[in-house]
Amino acid sequence: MARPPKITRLALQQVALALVDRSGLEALSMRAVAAELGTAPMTLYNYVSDREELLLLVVQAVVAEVKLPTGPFEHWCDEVKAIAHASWMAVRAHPYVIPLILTRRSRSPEVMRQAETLLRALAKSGRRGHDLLCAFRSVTSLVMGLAQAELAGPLALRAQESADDTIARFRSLPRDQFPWLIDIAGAALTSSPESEFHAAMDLLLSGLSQPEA
Amino acid sequence: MARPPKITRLALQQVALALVDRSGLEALSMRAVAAELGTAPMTLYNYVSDREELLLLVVQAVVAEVKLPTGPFEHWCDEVKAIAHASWMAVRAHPYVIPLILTRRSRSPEVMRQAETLLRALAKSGRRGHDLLCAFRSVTSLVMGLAQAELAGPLALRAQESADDTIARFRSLPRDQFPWLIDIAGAALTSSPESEFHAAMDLLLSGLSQPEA
DNA sequence: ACCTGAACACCGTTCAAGT
DNA sequence: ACCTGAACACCGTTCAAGT
Repeated sequence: MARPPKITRLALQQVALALVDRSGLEALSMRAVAAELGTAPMTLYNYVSDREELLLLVVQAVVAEVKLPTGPFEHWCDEVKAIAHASWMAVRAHPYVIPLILTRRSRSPEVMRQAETLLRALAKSGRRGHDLLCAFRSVTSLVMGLAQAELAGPLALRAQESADDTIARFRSLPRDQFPWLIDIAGAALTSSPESEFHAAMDLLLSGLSQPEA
Repeated sequence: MARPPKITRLALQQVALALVDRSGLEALSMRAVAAELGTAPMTLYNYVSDREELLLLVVQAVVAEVKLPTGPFEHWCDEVKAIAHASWMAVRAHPYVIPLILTRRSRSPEVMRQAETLLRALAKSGRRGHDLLCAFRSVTSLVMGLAQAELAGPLALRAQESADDTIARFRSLPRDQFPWLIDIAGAALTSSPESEFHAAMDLLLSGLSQPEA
């Protein structure tokens, strides 16, 4: 007498992601997910061999949310930037998952499709082999670094203080020791992650579109 | 009758870092560190208020290992690159700590000193305010992103396979679907983290030394 | 094929007690 | 001031048993 499965792998994935988004990484336990699904903890092991596999499911859920741009684009630079922006946005939408994404991104088939898309755009610059590899590494590292910096900075993992409080704290540093830190803390008041992403990306793209090293 | 303290905060810090370097992040528990020090678990709470504070100690130990370059430098670009390289090297020397560093770097006084040093070098480009902030974010994000990519890629968190195995797996992908992925996987065979760091950094620095956007 | 409870070996941390 | 053991509320996971 085969019973219909009580849950599905997809439900597992969605519940786990929702749990992390709501309560942070530390809240993501096998037992908590099981409770959320109304089953016994051990039931999950019918769908997932490990806690590690559950984490992978969460990462893949975020990766799947990347909406690759459709184009067409005038210059390959615009395409690279659009792809980078799409990844950045998806990752940023799930700040608590970022540490998981950074360490497990590569073990996902969908991320390989996205990588190939980015590489195709970068290859339009004429790069091949090692140069293409380095261009690829630069773009992906910058995107992930920016996403991470946003999480680690004002937001932090469990900071009590607001972003404005953090900036205020920086600005009240001894002026003779930290003049430039105080300068950018002031600039941060009227800045936004979006504007910083574009500025950083444009700096790199400017280097990428230079003819030679 | 005041007894001499059985351990010190410094010993705690060193033992914790050594433990993570040896056995990974998951092995870093209050109980394991206490055992390593030959004391009861609760003893640690005389030196640290929290597990979180222990993690912070580990991060600060790595941050303290950054050897800022002394100069002098011909161009500010060289100085920026040398500072970035110093951070990258220190972080890379402790791969298991990277997730901790990424999320807790900002809560360390020493890192502010290092940030100010980088900012001073970047300011020699003439940038101020928002432009300086974005230049700073670009460099630090790229450095941390590159360090993370190295950990997450071939090495992975607990990958069974070697870096060469990973590259071999990439190269045996369907050639019609992943031509560029296969191309850079081939290039990765003769590449090194060091050469990729320099190439990526040079791309960004090339953009940073452009006169205008 | 899928679900479950009991049990085991771990956690971080509180508390009350020791010196 | 510093150390400690017992206890509590959690973990992931194995195993044996149920349907």
